[in-house]
Amino acid sequence: MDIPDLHPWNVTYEEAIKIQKCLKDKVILKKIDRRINYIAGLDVSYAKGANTIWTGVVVLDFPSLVKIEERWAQSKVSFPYIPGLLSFREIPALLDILTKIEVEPDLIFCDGQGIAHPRGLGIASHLGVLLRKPTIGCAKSRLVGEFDPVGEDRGEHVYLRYQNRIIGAVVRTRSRVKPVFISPGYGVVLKDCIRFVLETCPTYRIPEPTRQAHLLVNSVRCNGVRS
DNA sequence: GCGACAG
DNA sequence: ATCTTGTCGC
Repeated sequence: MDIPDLHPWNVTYEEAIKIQKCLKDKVILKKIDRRINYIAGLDVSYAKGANTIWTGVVVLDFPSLVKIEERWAQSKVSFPYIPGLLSFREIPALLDILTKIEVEPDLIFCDGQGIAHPRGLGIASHLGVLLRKPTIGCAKSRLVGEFDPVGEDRGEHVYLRYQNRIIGAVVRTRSRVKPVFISPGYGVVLKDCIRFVLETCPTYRIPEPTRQAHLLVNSVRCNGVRS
């Protein structure tokens, strides 16, 4: 994949926030018009106290969800985890493996928020702006926003609201299991985000692209290289 | 000052 | 995110 270098990553927290406020205006959301054949999922895994990070990407065929490619790498991180600045910790390492994939994904699932972020630029939106490619944020918990109780059946969802705006949805991907927090990253409207999440999430709580990436990075971190 | 706070 | 054992429910 072609990855333009839009800004530095070795920045102070204040500079990171400035960058987010600047890039926020570049986030465009639109209805998906062309066919989606390949969906990528990204995830990372850390060693307990060290600054070592394993990153992984899987590419699944859509809608069959058959895995057609996977890549992983090990690298070092310098930026700490700070709520609201996650992308400055994880994106540099993720860009490394994205350059290695051969099958160009039409859509990318990220582990974290899209626009459901204090400054409207969660990790999925940030990555989407950099790549100018459709991304969806699927987080396991809330960063910002308020929401009403969600129905217990799979597929039920409520909107996530923040400062009088709808920024995402709380979606029950599996009956009687804790819902996930979906928000548009880049290039996809919320309605399509919910649809793609449910269509890629037939059995488990986490959508298959992200779940497969999670299994990959945990496998290589704990058991070493797999076949 | 206090509480909240993606991964 | 990671560490960590058994346990409860579908």
